[in-house]
Amino acid sequence: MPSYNPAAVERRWQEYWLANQTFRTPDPGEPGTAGKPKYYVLDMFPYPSGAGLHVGHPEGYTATDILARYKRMRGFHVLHPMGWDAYGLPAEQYAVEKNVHPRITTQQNITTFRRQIQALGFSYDWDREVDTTDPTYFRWTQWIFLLLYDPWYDPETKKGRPISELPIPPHVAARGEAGGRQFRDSHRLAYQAEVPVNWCPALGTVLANEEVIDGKSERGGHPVERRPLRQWLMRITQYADRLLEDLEPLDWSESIKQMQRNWIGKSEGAEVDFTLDEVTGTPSARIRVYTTRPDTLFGATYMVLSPEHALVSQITTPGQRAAVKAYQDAAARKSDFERTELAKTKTGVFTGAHAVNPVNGERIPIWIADYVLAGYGTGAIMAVPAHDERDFAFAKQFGLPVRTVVTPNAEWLKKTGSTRDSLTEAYTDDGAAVNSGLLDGLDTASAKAKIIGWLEERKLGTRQVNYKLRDWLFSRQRYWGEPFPVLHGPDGELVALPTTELPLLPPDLADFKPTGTPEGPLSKATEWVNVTRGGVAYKRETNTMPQWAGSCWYFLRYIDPHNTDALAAPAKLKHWLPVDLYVGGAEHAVLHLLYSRFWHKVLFDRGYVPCPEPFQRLVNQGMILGEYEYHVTPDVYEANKAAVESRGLTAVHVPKKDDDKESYVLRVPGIGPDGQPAPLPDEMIEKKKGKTFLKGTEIELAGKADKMSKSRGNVVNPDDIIREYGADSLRLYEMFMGPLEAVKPWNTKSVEGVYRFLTRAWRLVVDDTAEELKLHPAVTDAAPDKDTLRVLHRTIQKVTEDTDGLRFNTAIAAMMEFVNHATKLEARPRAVLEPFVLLLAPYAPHAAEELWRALGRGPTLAYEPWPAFDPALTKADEIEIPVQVNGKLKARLTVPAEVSDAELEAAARADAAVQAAIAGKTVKLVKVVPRKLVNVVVG
RNA sequence: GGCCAAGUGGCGGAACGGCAGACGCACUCGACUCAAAAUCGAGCGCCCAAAAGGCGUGUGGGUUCGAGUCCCACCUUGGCCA
Repeated sequence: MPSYNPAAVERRWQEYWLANQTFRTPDPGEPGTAGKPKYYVLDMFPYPSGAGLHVGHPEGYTATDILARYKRMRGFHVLHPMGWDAYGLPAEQYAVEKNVHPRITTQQNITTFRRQIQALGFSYDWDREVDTTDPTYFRWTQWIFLLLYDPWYDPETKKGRPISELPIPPHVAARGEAGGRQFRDSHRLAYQAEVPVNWCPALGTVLANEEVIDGKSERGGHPVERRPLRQWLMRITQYADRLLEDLEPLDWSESIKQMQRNWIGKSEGAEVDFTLDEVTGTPSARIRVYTTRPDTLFGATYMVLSPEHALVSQITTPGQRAAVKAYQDAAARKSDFERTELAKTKTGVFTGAHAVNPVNGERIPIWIADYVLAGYGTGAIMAVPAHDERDFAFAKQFGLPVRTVVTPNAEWLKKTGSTRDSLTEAYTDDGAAVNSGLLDGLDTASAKAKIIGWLEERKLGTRQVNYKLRDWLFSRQRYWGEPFPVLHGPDGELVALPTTELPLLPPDLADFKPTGTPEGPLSKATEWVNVTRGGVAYKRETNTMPQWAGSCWYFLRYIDPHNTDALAAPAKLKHWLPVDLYVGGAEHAVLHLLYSRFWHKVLFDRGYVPCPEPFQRLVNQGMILGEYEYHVTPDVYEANKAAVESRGLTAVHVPKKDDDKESYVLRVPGIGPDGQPAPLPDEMIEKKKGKTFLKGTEIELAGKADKMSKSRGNVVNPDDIIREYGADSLRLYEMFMGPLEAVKPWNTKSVEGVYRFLTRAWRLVVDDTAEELKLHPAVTDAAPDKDTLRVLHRTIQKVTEDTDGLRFNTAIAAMMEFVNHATKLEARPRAVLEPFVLLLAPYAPHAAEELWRALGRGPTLAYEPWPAFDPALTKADEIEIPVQVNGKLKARLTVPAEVSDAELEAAARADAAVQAAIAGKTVKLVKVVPRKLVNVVVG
């Protein structure tokens, strides 16, 4: 093997690692684990799509692999697994279109993903691979569902407890068995309810709020409408406080924590009861509202109910009935997004009824309007137009009164052109209360506290904490998901399947098409659906679980993937949990992590896992954008077609998408890897007056890096990069691009840079003129010189510290500097080459293994001890000290490393350049930073 | 609109409050070669013919002996939420 040949080297070592089970993780207690600290390093497992791996996947995987390999060398007992999040819509959509069973496409996709991931040389323990669609896996997903179905949330102990421990109040018990059952069912963490859901006719399914973006389905962009349907929900809201509090000590980035906090959206306010005006004839009725600004109660000039509110039909006066009905029908057809976001002008209808404001007895009109949503708060609001933007807009639209009850500050009044009693817009900040009776003069916080006390004394309202987080809609009308392990009885009673009947396999359907009704495809399998037990006819649940279900707990299964008695053995869970490092894309920053944490807490409450939080440290890798490319606008392109073609360029049309305008990308055909078209090279670009042009023309270009997408034609396939440069180069490049968490554009040319580095490292050790793998003749057993030893120890220090801190880009830069130094040496001491190869190993494992072999070591370096550095050896004998005069650099002094402050000052004052700079001025201060810098301050 | 990041050469990016631009890409020149590629060596922020010098980390202010780094305001971009 004369010169560096990544294809051969990588094949050899991938085969070696698999054949020798180099990365098999022994269970705790097995030989070799005693006394080793554990380290669980986890990737967010991929959805194996038909498109195969893209270069974004290996970014996170390489980061975790480097850490896994590094920790092994540092003597840790490392768990580093991989698996497949394989249930989900795309496979089923494909099945519907091509009539191929999703199991088949899913398995094909998994095979492709596994091959691609293995080609990158990741040190996963493949014996622990999991697949969420495997019955031996989803058996336990169903088992956990039953565990979530069972408990109720006890607010006293703040825990999910067995339903058998739920106290049944006497008045419920009096209603007999059925009453008790209903009461219990209404307290379970997993429950059924009739809720307005996002029904997507095109997909034939209900979607979770988070799967609906701007009123359209996240997958496919189909329109979504609201419909009330029987659904499964998870009472995640009961865990909101714990999900919030337990976030604090986690080693996650502040921004991700903040996103979770925002999503949970805890707000403190009050529930206040408004009585209905007796004129409407229903004197006992009350309308309960939730408000975060009870201090503005005196400013409530009208009320608004959501069109779906239960009281609407009761209170509407005969004269308004027709208008109200028409409005309700129209609102039902709109999505929440259309109702709250798109609506530029507010709409609404007066019900004819009035309510009484409890704080001042004022009679105010009750309206319905679609900007109030049934699912938020109580579905009714008190409207304070002076201090709420939407209420203000509504009041202006319908000529309702606006009453200021919080004094705006003078600056705001000036800026908006308002006066205290005539606002041009809503004032939403804090301020002194006014026009508010007992609250007048109080600041906002005091006013809130006082009015809540006042309301509570009179039983008119209560302090109330509210969450933006909704209960989690947990059912889908699809085929390709886990079936619910429950039976519906003839009287609507629900029976959980005994765990001995798990896994409940889905029926083997030939027709996957959605029924187009809320009945999922499973309803077509009548033999499967209808079950007789003890002479009673039951029906199976025809909804399936959402894709989140399998991914909520997969990291637990890796710990004990073949266990048939439990989801994992308690002792093993205790050993490995929590996950020490979890790396994945920011797109999962909220939902996957929130759902997963929720399930984990339920499991924790019931004693199945040893810790309340699953992921101790979380890092989101930044997205890799496509290559920086040059676009022209359509009209420029049309006008200059000939000039573009005469230069042999291709122009690829990019349609308008989201905020990006339509454009054409210019590329040069045939010069990229694998003969792909490549972006314009610099020599074809010209800058004039700050604008960019195609050289020698007036064709203006806009340069930018976009997200990789098929439609833009800028997707980089890792297979191509591996074929051209090898997996080690791909790994190194992805880590060298910049900080792991940063968004960064791809640049294929730069891959060559790291490839050259590997080639140089190779030639440092290997005689590339020889036929066989042979040491370079310059490699010597002689001791390294002092300089080289210092470079080595500095490199060890830098690579060690940067690897620990996930600063892989600078660690690689340090290794490059080492190679640049070592290449210049006439004789290359083995004593520095060997530690260097070990430093390289986590980053470019195939090349490092082969170099280790060339050095006559072996059989593998995967468990060789990580090199240690000697701080004394990292120091130089002489150092260079900058000297500033008034903060400006004037001279550099070369002095002994152990120089004293006095010596430094004397040397600085003696320097000719310094003398010239301070000539004729008074030295006011000489600041000496020991062994670092001198600053002479003159006046 | 709110919250959170981030703005540094032609490009990706370095830089415990202490020499801005490490490392890499691109580019230029040179060596090797019949030639090219590869490789090796040198140069490479901007202004000035060069040196000397000056100017430089989005903009404006502030703190400090000293600010890319800390504080305030603003502008721009990205993300999340509304």
